[in-house]
Amino acid sequence: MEAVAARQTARPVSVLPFRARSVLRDVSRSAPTCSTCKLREVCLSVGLEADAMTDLEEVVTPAMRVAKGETLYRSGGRFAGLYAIRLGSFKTVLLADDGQEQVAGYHMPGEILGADGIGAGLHDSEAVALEDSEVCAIPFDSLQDLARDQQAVQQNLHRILAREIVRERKIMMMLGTMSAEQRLAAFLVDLSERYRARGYSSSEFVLRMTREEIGSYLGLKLETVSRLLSRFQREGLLQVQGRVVKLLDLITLRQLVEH
Amino acid sequence: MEAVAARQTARPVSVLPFRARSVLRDVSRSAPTCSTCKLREVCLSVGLEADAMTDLEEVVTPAMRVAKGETLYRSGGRFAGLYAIRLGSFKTVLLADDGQEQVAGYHMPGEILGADGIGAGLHDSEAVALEDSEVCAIPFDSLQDLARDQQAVQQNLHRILAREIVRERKIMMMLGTMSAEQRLAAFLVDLSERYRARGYSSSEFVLRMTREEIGSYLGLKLETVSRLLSRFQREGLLQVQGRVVKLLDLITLRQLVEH
DNA sequence: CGCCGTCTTGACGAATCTCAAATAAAGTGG
DNA sequence: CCACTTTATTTGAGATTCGTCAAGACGGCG
Repeated sequence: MEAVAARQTARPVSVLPFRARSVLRDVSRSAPTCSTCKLREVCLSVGLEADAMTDLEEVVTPAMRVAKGETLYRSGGRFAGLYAIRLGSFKTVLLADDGQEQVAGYHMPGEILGADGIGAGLHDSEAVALEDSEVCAIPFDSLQDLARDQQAVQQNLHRILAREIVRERKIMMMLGTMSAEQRLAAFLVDLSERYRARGYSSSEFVLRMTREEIGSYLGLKLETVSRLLSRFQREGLLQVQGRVVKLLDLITLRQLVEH
Repeated sequence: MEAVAARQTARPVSVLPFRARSVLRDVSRSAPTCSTCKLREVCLSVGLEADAMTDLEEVVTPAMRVAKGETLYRSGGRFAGLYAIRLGSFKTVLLADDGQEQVAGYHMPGEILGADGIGAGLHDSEAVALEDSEVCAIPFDSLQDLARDQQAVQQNLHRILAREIVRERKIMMMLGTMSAEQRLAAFLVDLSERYRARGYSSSEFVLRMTREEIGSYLGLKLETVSRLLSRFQREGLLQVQGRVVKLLDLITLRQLVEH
């Protein structure tokens, strides 16, 4: 529901950043480029020498704002390039022919979106901002050129694509083998670790998505998600207050995931 | 069960093809190289100019046999390169920490295996031959070098990685949103289309895997798979005789998948 | 303050799993 | 090639998990 509503009201941003950047507010003054970006240890720019970094900066557009609910690209839309999240968070959503939707992932700063379009030249998912966010856009043609010049860029690109493959496999495993309880625990532990890796609290954070969206990602109904959160709370594993969660017993949560 | 047994008895081939090829029988005499390979329209070599093709041939090892039940690489094993399937079929299997297994895919001639290792330098899945098969091995370092020289190779490599991402998303969608009936129908339709794309019958083929393996791939128990096959047969959608299936009503099967 | 989207909780039902047993098929050693 | 063993498949009955439907509470926003 929420997703559908967002899609209808959101102004389509789509591939525009590459051609008509004015649609998005350019915040380059307040947005340093790759070499000074706080995320350079996570992003496409990991481990680049100074010269490669300079080349990369010429290719990457400055940071652009994406308002909550806006889409970065749509399913079926032309693929132009990748997006690096600088700030905020996104969900990626798969759309089946019959209109069925499924959340394919939740994405945080430093992560790269849009790789699904490389194969066919069209995106097969859409990316929607879950809060006001900022991204850098990376035209893929230029990136490929750069990857041929700079081995380090090539490696980073390959790593990013391969990591996405591995990430999705973990989800497949979750959907294919885990109970509802395990899936929710895995989801919370995963968020916790990703927040920690970014220097945020690993035990207390805000869920940027609805129960329905969590359910969509986990292959569950929103009522099931809600019931499980209540139960985890009753069992002392966590505290929930709307979208604010406080993980009280990460050890047990982790054990739940194991078997 | 079956998978476990196979893993215990199979001779580990692992990354050996790159260093000690003698472990696998070299069948290069009977195995032509890329330019004359029947699969050059599907494989890494699509659309290459003559010179790029020659370069690629120098990098790719000649075809090697993999006996039924043998593994091409293991979870946690060192990543050395990609494998192109020339003949036969493979399953890829994910292994969780607690020993849980899940089949991540079934693979046919022309498909490329092993990309999951690029990110971490270690494979996160294993590939097992479902019948006597033949693969070409492609050392990844050389491939990366070649991709920097030859834009067409670079594009093919990116396409392969991106296609794997899209393939896995389809599976996520299947596991997350479909009923058991729909999953099995989707599985059969998918096999059918892939056989057709390779010039084989799209309506009659042999399942190379057990019911349990099918169930593992679909997130179902083997009994459920068996029951559904029986039901589809009762309803006239197909005929099953052990592992031989004959699809009688692809139209209805496709409709089942839709909703 | 009141509305609308979101969340919680309960009761019930359906889909799928579990356990069990019988049958069929495949592999093995003589 | 046969007899024997093992593995794979089918089918049934009952249990369990999760989904469905429904009602009410909560909470943010105009």
